[in-house]
Formats: sequence, C-alpha cells, structure tokens
Amino acid sequence: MNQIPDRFDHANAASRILQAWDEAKCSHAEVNPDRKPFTVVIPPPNVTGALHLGHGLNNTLQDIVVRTRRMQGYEALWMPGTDHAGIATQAVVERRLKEQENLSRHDLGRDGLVSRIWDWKAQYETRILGQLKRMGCSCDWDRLRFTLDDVCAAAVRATFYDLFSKRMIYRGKRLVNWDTFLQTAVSNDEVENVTKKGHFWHFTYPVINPNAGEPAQVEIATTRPETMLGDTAVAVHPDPAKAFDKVEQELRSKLTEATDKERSEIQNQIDALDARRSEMLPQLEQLRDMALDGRKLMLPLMDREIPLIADTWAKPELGSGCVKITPAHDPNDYEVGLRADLPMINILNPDGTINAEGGLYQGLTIPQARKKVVADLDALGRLGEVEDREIELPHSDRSKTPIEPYLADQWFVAMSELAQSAMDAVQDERVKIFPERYRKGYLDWLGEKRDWPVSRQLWWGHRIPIWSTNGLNEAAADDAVARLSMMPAHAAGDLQAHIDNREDGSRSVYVCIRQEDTVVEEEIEAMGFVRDPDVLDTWFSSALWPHSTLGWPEKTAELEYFYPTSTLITSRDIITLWVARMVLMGLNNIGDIPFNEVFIHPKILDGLGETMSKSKGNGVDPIDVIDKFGPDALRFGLARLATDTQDVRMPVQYECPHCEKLIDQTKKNRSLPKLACPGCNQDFSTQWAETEEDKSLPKAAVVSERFETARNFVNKLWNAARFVLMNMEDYSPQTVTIEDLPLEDRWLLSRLSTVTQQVTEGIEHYKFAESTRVLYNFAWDEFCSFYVEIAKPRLADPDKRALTQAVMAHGLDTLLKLLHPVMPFVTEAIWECVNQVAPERGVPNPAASPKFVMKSAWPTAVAEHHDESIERQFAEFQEVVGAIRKIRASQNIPPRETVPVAIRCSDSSLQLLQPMVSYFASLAGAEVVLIGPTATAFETDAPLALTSIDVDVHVDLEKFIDVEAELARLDKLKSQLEKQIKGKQQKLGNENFVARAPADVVDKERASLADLEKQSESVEGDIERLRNKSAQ
RNA sequence: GGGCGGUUAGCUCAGUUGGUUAGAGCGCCACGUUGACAUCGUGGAGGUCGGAGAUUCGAAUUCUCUACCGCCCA
Repeated sequence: MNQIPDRFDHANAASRILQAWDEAKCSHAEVNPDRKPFTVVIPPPNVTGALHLGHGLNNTLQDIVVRTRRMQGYEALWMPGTDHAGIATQAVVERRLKEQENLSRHDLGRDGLVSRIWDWKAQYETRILGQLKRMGCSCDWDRLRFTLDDVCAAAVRATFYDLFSKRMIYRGKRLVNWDTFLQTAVSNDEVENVTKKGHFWHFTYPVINPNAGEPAQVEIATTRPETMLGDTAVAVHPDPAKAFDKVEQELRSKLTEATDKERSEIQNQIDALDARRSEMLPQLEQLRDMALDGRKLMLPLMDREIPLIADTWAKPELGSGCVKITPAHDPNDYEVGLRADLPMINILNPDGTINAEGGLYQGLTIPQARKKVVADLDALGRLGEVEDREIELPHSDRSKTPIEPYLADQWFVAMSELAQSAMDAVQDERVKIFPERYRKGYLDWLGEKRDWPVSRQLWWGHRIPIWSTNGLNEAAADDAVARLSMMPAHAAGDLQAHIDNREDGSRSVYVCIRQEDTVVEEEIEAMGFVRDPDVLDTWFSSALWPHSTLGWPEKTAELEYFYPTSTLITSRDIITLWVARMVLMGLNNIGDIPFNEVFIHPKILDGLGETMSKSKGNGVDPIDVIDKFGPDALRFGLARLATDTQDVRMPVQYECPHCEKLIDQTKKNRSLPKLACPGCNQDFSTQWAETEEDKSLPKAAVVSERFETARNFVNKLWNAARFVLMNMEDYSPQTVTIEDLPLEDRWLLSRLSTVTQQVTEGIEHYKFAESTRVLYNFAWDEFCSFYVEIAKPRLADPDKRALTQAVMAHGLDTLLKLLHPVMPFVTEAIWECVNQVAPERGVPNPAASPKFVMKSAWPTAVAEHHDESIERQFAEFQEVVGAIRKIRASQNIPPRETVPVAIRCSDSSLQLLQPMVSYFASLAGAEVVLIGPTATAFETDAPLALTSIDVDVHVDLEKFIDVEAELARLDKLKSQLEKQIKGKQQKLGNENFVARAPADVVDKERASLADLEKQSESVEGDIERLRNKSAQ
C-alpha cells in the first residue's frame, strides 16, 4: 500500500474512470417499470462556442442531483444535447467568414452558408461534449440531441402545424430593418452605422383650437422630414423640469471626474442647459399640460388630426423639446406608439417609394419625397431653421444603401391562452420554482401575454413550414383553398390552408405542411405557392426540449415513462425566454407540465463583479481549471459557492505558463495581448494575441485560485483513504453489535447518520452550498481530525484492531457515497482501492460492495445509529482536547513533549471521559493523571475552565513553565472575563430586562454571570500564586 | 421608470424561528515534518454586521427611509 502516491493524480484517474463508467454504461437510462424515473433535461448549451464557468456550475449542480437520485435507486436520465442558437451561431460563422475569407453569406448562398454552419456546429459540439464529459457529467450520451436534428425538427413541425391549425399562428406587423434595394429585412448585426452629413429641419404643426394663452403651433425638428407623412403624434416630456435636472446632474458628475481640458467644455454645456431651461421650461410645461388635457394638432400636408402626448422619449434638452412620432418608421417611435396605443401608418412600399398612405407624395422615392415635403412646408410657412448636422445613418452591409425601419409582416404566436396555462401551472404549484422569488418575474412577464414574434430573417434554423400566395382576390383565394383541400395530404390531416384578408383588401393564402414531404411541397409550389424564407426563433425549438428529446410527436415509451421531467436547473436570465415557454408548450403539446420543479442557480461573476465573457477576457474555461486543480475540485469549488441568494464572485488570475505564478486579472491587463510575468519576468500571451510574435509566446490559462480549497480537500480525502487502506491488509469482514461498540465508534455512526440526513435533505432542496459545507466539515474536522486520530492507537492494539477496521471501513464507505455526487472521480478511485482490500463491508452487517460507487446505494440515515447524547458527550471530549492544546500553545510546549493533565469534572462527564483518557496522548500530547470530581490543580498549574460543560482543565507546567507567557495568557483571560462580566452585569442591572425577558433567559444570564465571576476569581488566584512563586 | 437581489474579517462567503464572546476557507503571525496528508498540523491576531431611524428588555437577524453595486423588464 505504500506505493499509493500521497497526491491524487486526477488526470490519470479521471480518464481511466470515465472509460470504465462508459464501458459499464453507468449513466445510461432505460424505461424500467421496476424503478421510479428521475429525469433532467440539460439546458442545451449554444453551439456558438465553448462552455464557460457558468455552464460549469449549471452542469455540476445537475450532475449532483442526477447522481444522487441514481444512487437512491431511481432510473435517472440526464438528457444531453446542444442548441443551434440561431442568430448567435450564424453571426459567429459569418464573422469568421468575413475575417478569414472575406466572404459574405450572400457569396455562399443559403445552402452554402448553412453547410458551413453545420461544420462549425460539429466542431464546437465536439468540444462542448468533451468539456461536459471531462467534468464528469453523467448524461446519457446514447440519447444526445440537437435542437436542429431530425427528431427535434419533427417536433417543431408538428407544433407549428398544430398552432397554425388552431389559428394561433398569424401574420402581423413588426418593425424590422428594411433594405429597400434588396427588399428584404436584415438582422441587426448586418446593419452598420455610417456617419453622413445631413440636416436638422425645424418645422411647426398648428394646434387645433388652442385655449387662450396657449401657443398656436408646436415646433418639432427632424432629420427625416418625409417621415412626417406617417406621423401619428407629437410627444412632449411628462416632467420636463425633472428631465432637465437629470441631464444637469449627469453633466455635473461628469465634471467631477473630468480633466481640466474637458472641464470648460462641460461647464459650457451646463451653462447652455441652464439658459435653455429658463427659456423653455415654462413653455414645455405648458405643452405638457396641453397634452394631458387632450389637445390635438393638425398634421400639415396630410391634414390629419394627431394627438399631443406626454412621453419620456421627448428630450427637453434636444431640438425644440418636442418630437414627432412616426411609429411605423422609427424604432423609438415604435415603442412610443405601443405605449400610447397610436396608429402605425406605413408610408413605404417595399422598394422604398411612398405608398398610397403618402397621399400626393405616392410614388416618389424617399429623396424626392423629402425634397418636396420640405418645399411644401416652406410654402406653407411652416419651415423654420435648417441646421447642418452629422447624422448616424444605418446602412445595409450588403447593399450599402440606407436601411429604412419598416413595419413588416412577421409570424406571431398568439399567447393569451398559452400564457394563461403557464401562469396557472406555476400559480397552483404544479411547477414549483426555487428560490420562490423568481415566480414573480415569470408571472409578470407571462401576464403581459404579448404575442410572440417567431419569425427571424435568418438562414440557420427551422425554416417556417408555410407556403403562401399573395395579392389574390376573394374568388382566387377561395379557389386556391378549394384546390388545396382536394389534396390527399389535406385529407390525411397533414396540410392546412388559411385565407388572410390583408389591409389593402387583397387576400393571401397560407399553407402549412405538417411533415417534411417533398412531393406535397413540389405540388403546391407548382400551384404558385412560395415557401417563407424565414426561420423560427431559436426559442421555439428549445421550448419543446423536454418532450422533443423524448421523441414526441411519436408516442414513445420514453415519453410515457420519463415525462414530465423531475427538475430543471438553469440560470435566471432565461426564465421567461425559455422556462416559461417550455411550460406552455409542454401543456399545449402533451397536456402536462414539462417539469415538476425549477431551480434557479446564481451567476458567476469575476472579482470585479462583472459577468464573465470571452469578449471581456475574463472568461474561465472549466477545462483550464480541471487541468490545474482536477475535475472534483472544479465541481466541489462551484457547488460550495452555490447558495440561492448570492451571485458568486470569483476573482480571476492568469497562470504564468513558465513558472505557474498566478497573476490577478485587472481591467487593464485582461485586454492585453501579452503580459510579462512579475515572478519570472518572462512574457506570455493571452487570448488577444494577434501578431505572429505574440502568438508564438506560450499562452496563459485563465483560472481562479478559488479552487485551491477544494483541491486541498480532494487531497485530504485521498490521504485519509490512504491511511485506511494502509491499515487494512489483514481486514476480514465481521458483524458488529452496535451496543457493544466503544463511544468513539458510536459517535462516528451517529454523526454519519446525522450527516447523511443533512446532505440528503440539502441536495433534495437544492441547498448545494450547505450540503457541501456539511460534508467538508465532517470529513475534515471529524472523520480525519478525530476518528482517524483515535483509530491510530486502536489499530495498534491487536484486541481492538479488527473492530476498528470494520467501523473505519464503513465510515469511509459512507463518506465516499455521500461525496460521490459532488466529487465523482476521487471517490470512485478510492472505492476501487477499498474494494480490493475490503470488498465486503458495512455496519452492522457486512455485504459485498458494487464495482462502482456511482452505482452503489445512497446511504440512509439510520435512526438506531443516531444518538444525540453521544454526539453531545463527544463534543465535551473535543472541547477538553482543545483546552489542552490552547494551554500548550500559549506555553510553547514542544509537540513531542507529553504533559501531565488533571481534569476536574462531574461524575457524568467522568463516565464519558474515562474511556477516552488514552486518546489525549495522540490528540493533545497529554497524559491524564487525575480525572473526576476531586481532581485538583497542580503545584505549577495552567488552568482553563470550560464553564459550558462544567469542566476544569489543568496542565502541569512544572517542566515547562514559562512564567511570563503564562502570566500573559492569564492576564488576557482575565480581561476577557472582565469584559464579559461587565456586559452581563449591565444587562442584569437593567430592570426592563429582568422584568420583561422570559424567565429562562434571565436565569441563564444569572447562571452565566455567576460562572464567569467564579472563573475570574480563580484566574485571579492563579495569577496571584504564579507571581508569588516567581518572586521566590 | 418598474421589479428582484446584494452590502458581515484584507479577499470570497455562511449566519436556521431576534437571546451568552457573530463563524468558515484563503491570506497574515507564531510554533511544528521519523510512517495518511506541508495540497499538512496546532494555536493566534483580525469584523459590531453599508448609513439613518423605528419596534423590542434585547436586532447582523423585523419594519421604514437612504446610499452604493448587480441582474431582469420597460
């Protein structure tokens, strides 16, 4: 056994163990009527990139729960998979394409780009799965899914078809970035802002029937005059004074941090603002009052009445302080329009010319319309100042033409029923959310019942299964539907057609096809139907995850058995986007909730309190932590920080690749391409290295020393096990009688029972930090520091050896099981060794152990083993040990010296301490020469009174006395006592306290004061004696 | 602007129903290495619990206000 290394070689062990688990299919789950199912679906990580520490936490917690339940005898399925993450992934791939090959998506075409993204997916999925595996995640890898694979695609199609059939999918308007040249919507990241020279036109709108004293017109200013054709309101700030104050306050706070140079500039701005305020405030407040009073304006050129409204989008510090509102052609105005429930008038044709809504201006291009609008307003005398100004203008990356915000047709899912069903599920606690406070956000969000825009102008995703023809008249539409209804697919229930009456009076026909079917698709395309180019919002497929992964819409045995899943563990930023939608889709598709419980875990922040991300340079790769500290340390370290209130702050360091020194990350150094190590003075590179020179330097891993404690704990456990194994060569299993066991064994069994209960309850209630702490303290401070230390002399005693081995093996066995969900690798590695020397173990009756701790039975808290009084008694023993150690330390007595000790205690304590007397030698280097009610102080005595247990400890200092040190210790003790006595006296001197506090509290205080006074007297006596003695 | 959370030792965090001297790990100081472990052992120093007020005999703990930090929504 001596060849077992004294450090756990996690790298070697982990790969060996992973392979063994894999070969034994330890994490595979099957439909098994003999067991209860326990199911968790993984929040599928985006295939955008690699996992970070947040995923590390998320997956560690899931694995802890899953491993625990598996050991508890459930058929535990952890369903793994990844998410195609529509826009994020497409954007990443497109960016790379641009950087590396200078190609755009349009150069590759739809199929070309999608195939590139599949390549990317393959690469990153492999990497992600590798990360999960190395973390020890016990997913059922045979069941791996991807949100864009065939099984998920079938679920998406079936769901969409169902909603379409129920008329819950509809065509609606939404503001998008419109490229008038390509006549298509472009995504946000395809838009680049170009600064151009432009103008800021001021003009006025007349007020309809102003009251006396009110202005006859309102001035507004715009960079896009032609949009006034679509104006449906003019806004003024609801509290202009406050708005002015706020701007001024911001400027002033800027002033305090400004350099001298900037200062005069900012001061000028403040002065200008003040001047503006005194000039304009009364007028703006008057306008605000007019708005609240319902005053209307007449929109020139169009002769349309529009309201004056109060909205914070109007900025008193800018322009005229009033702003025209064109909801259909400006994102901010759109929001105002939603808030104020304004009409949204689209004045553009898809090609960028003015449509019929633009009246006389119909047919003009935007520049033409602009010119004419300005000229016509001028002719009406409504044109004021025209300022030259630089304007940020969004341009399409592709066509290089200006983007027009444009109210375009999009697909929506009607939410009112779906949202209500998901609210009900949480309100009546069919779905329980922990911590409970997250219910509110969930319910509030769903309560708005905003319809869900599900179409995305992307290529990567589930393409919307709708074909349409537009611009039909009523007869043509009816005819099309009639023809569609004759198709066999319609009769089979695989095809649905709806007629949509468009705003312009024309008809559109939409066809939805349930399954991918090229024959039907070609047939309807031949009829003139065109497939929608858009794809679905990525959350649409994620919303189906709990049932699509189990094979729905097929009625699989898995679905029957594993659904609804047991718990969902995720982070709070996707409660609405994902969790809520899974609930409503589960209810819609299956008629049952997707999971019984949801646990929301904290977020991982860096040392500066910022979220970790690759783009900030503070992202930590779990693999780097595993390489440095091991997978168990990563998991334990994360789990012990996972409380349910506090986000986790994790200071981050670079690890010098030359000398392994850890260098704290700062805001400054985390964005540098290379750094010099302050330890060895050598350069290393970071993720930002770009030049060949920098890239040739070795790269520093980004890690956190927060994992050191956990790594040390793994090592501690390893060494405790090593000790046990070293003393087991002659082990033979035996039945033990609990009642006959000595106190130390009873204590261990009782503690094991208590700890088992705490840990089990902790994990079942998602108290990961608490369970982890209980395990850490028990393993280190009780099992190692006391039980193993006590076992040493017992193992040396031939009469006691066998029994000690039996109990010790059992203790280690239980500890390994309890720790396994958190630290699977080291526990499995030890288990393997224990199985060699003690394959049969257990108290009271030994039994054969399974090959893997992973597949062993979770310990149960044994009521007969639990004994509160034994735990309390043992605590007395521990306290006495502590007292002796304190005295020794204060006297600087060398550890190898044995000191004589006298222990004054009650008879009942004597009963406990007497059998433990011999252990004071190994634990405190003490020989107990006197013990019991009559034990007295030594001639040269160092005393310590333990009032709470009514024990006095005396150490004989004859051989060791350091008078100065002892006097110092006693003086300190005395002043501490006096401080406490004073506090108590004050408390008891307070009549209110004595009169009003419960009697038992008062009595306790009195007794405690008496004790303290007694102690104080005795310490004074000791001091006196010592002084006299040293004076002699 | 609304909602939620946080603020406890140099750092990262615990603190159950209000009740003796507020805890842990890391870091720091002192001493210690012949057999489980220096990724260790023993002991020590260090905080009055963001601020103000209220309730109470008694508040880190309950309530109100406030400052700052973070997240979500708008």
